[in-house]
Amino acid sequence: MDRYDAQAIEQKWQRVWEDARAFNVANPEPGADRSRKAYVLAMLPYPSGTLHIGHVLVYTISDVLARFHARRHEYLLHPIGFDSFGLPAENDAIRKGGHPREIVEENITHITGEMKRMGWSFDWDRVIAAHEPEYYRWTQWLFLRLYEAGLAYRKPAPVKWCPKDQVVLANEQVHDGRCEYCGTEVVSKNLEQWFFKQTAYAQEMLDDLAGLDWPERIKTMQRNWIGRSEGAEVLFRIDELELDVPVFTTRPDTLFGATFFVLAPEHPLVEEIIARSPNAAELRDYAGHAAAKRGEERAAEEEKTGIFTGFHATNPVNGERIPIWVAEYVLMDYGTGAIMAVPAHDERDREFAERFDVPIRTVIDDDGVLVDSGEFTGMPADEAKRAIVDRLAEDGRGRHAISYRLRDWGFSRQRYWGSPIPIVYCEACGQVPVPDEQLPVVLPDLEDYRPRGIAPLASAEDWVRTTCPSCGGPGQREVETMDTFVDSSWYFLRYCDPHDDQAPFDKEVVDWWCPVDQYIGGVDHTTMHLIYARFFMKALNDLGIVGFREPFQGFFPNGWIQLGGSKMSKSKGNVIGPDELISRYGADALRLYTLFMGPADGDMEWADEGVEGMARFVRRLYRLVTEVAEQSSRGDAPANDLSHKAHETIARVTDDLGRRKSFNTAIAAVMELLNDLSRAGSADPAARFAAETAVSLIQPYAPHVAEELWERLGHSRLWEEEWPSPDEAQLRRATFELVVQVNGRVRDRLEVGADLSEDELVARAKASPRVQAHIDGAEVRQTIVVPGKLVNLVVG
RNA sequence: GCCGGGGUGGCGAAACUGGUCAGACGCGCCCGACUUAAAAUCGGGUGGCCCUCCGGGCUAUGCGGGUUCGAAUCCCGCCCCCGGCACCA
Repeated sequence: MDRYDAQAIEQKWQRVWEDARAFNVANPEPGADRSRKAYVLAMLPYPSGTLHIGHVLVYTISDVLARFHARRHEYLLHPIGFDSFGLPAENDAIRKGGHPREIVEENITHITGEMKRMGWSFDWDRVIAAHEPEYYRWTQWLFLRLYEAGLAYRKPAPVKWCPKDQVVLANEQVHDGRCEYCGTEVVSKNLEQWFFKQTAYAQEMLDDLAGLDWPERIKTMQRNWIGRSEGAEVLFRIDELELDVPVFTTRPDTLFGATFFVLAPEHPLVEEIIARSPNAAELRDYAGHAAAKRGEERAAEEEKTGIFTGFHATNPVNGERIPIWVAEYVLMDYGTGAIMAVPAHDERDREFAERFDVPIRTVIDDDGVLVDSGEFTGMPADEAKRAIVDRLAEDGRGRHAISYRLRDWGFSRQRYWGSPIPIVYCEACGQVPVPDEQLPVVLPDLEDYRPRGIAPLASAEDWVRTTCPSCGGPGQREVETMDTFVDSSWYFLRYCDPHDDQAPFDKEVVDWWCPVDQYIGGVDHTTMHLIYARFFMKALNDLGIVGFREPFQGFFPNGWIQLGGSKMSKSKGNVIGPDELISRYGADALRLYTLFMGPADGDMEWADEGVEGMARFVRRLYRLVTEVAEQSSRGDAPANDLSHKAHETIARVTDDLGRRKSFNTAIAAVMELLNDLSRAGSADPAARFAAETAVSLIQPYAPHVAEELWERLGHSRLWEEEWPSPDEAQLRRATFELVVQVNGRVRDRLEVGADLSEDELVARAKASPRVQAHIDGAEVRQTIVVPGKLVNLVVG
């Protein structure tokens, strides 16, 4: 018998698949049955550098599911592409020195090779890259549709700025006050920026989570991020300014306890108050300093700070005039930037009131009933919430309101490597969209593209200078570029129709394939990409561009592979790449190991011995199956223990891959079958069937060796072979092991016929000498029978 | 603080709706075979404690209680870990 040679086998089958176009799928004929499609997708990689073991996990998951579905469906879409615009790619280019396009394209070539060596079954005819004009032309086109609909707009706003990357970041790209890409602490800047109006869909994004097959923890993360609070908006009158100022509160039932009023330092009214205030200098000093601080600094303040303005606001429920303060604990970007303060029933207000000696008035007693609250006194708090707002609404002083934590998505970037925003500024016409027929607005080549605080494209004067599409006069192009999350908000649509040069895609084709049935990717994108793409689909659906409102029906978050207890990252230098592992153990063993380590949605610790174990399993499979292929005779397998085991394994693996997405236990099931085959030996009449079953079931994980062994077993093209189904008759056994318990403790196990009645089972149980010893003549008070499993005798 | 997930051998883990002595499968370790030897490979063993040791007993799923004929699984209280949100009004 020959020795297992991973390299030779893997190269051989990769060539066969490519020649046979095994993984290329044509778009369906119009009217094709949608129940026969599966769209399996893993998040596309940033082509910055090479693949690491984390990528191996994600794409192996998607490949196992894709290969499994391919053998159960007529149409399977399993594409791949590159998120080649944006900071990760550009930073890699800066590090290596060279133009981002060259670096990115080198990386793509390299990564493509690695992906093919892993044996992943991508449809390479559909590959896309965000930086190619054929792609970003349509990103720009989609931007224009959103712009026309008022869903993309430009406004001055305080934004998060990363001083190292010299770029604006979306709220979603700031974690713990640090830059998503480089970890530098961000600062706040006031800038004119482009936004997508994703807040318009906040409620719907919340509601539609219910219909998605996503893990609960992912839904929770999105719910937290969207952050809905129910309450009321209440108008407070400021007589000195002749103005009504709205506040948001979740506790309208405590309105009678409001003893002061607070404006955020950035609140626009603060300027007006300063203008009319005798202590203007002091106020300006406080507000200026507070507003300049980062949110985290403000939150970290040991003691509450604030300053009295000298102005007063009138509480609409009782006409009381309460002092207006400016305090940094009130934030401009939540609610209305102004609050009514109820120190008796809010911890923060209480802290402030105690520090500055403001009165504290209790308006709800320990039983949750209103006190000292005018006509509402005696009413339970939850009832009063509604009643007070209803009453205010009658007077036009308030209304029920809902506030969200979600902000609009700031998507313009002061960097070079991204899609230009197709807008021209004209002195006469203002902001003018570039007409569709002039797309794409091509990103010009720049000698020095490095970040410098202002958009590098501003230095491409010839490119910036243009004519206004509206009046033909002189115009200037928008010099900021789009966040690469814009590119990735619709890429899965382009895969459906990747070569269309008339439109971003054919609507009918996209509506046939989409939504993505099974999406796979990192949890870290839960409050970024997964929010953005959902917003995009809802907006595009409202514009009639797509026929559905959710992009990803199923989502499987892959875990992280750690090395030495910490998450792999380039900066820690604990990155393992696939190439070396492939040449040492083979792609099949590597694929098996990444999924066998543990549940694929949890974190895992990498261990070299583990891959060796998998390599051992592959060799064992190869040896045993080859032996069977050479020695055992063909023909129908009889029903015996080994064939039963094979059918059970089919049922288990099918359920593990289909319903449970439990990749590690499916491998364990095949190992068990192989162990049984080894024990039974190749002379067992069911040996050939068991060997074929093992090979067929392991194929999604270890496609190369499976294909090779399938051929040795006298067949061809396992990838086209229909996924096996268990024979129901063989899943039922003639006998089973009856567990006999006395008082819930197992005392004996008996091999009994599966057709015995409950009474007969009890009789058998009682007859057992071991059981008798434990009953010891006592009376059996109760008998519990679980058919097919156990008998429990309760005595004494 | 609020929300979500979790805690099982030396290690990664299994046990899916409460039901076959909990620990499948693998790693590691131990013993044996092959070998001059080692590696590789193959076979066997492997939660803990104990006994009268070809057998058997007790104990064991973070801790304490409860429900049940029966609990890793359900309920109550506590401890710890991970993740999200957080001066969010």
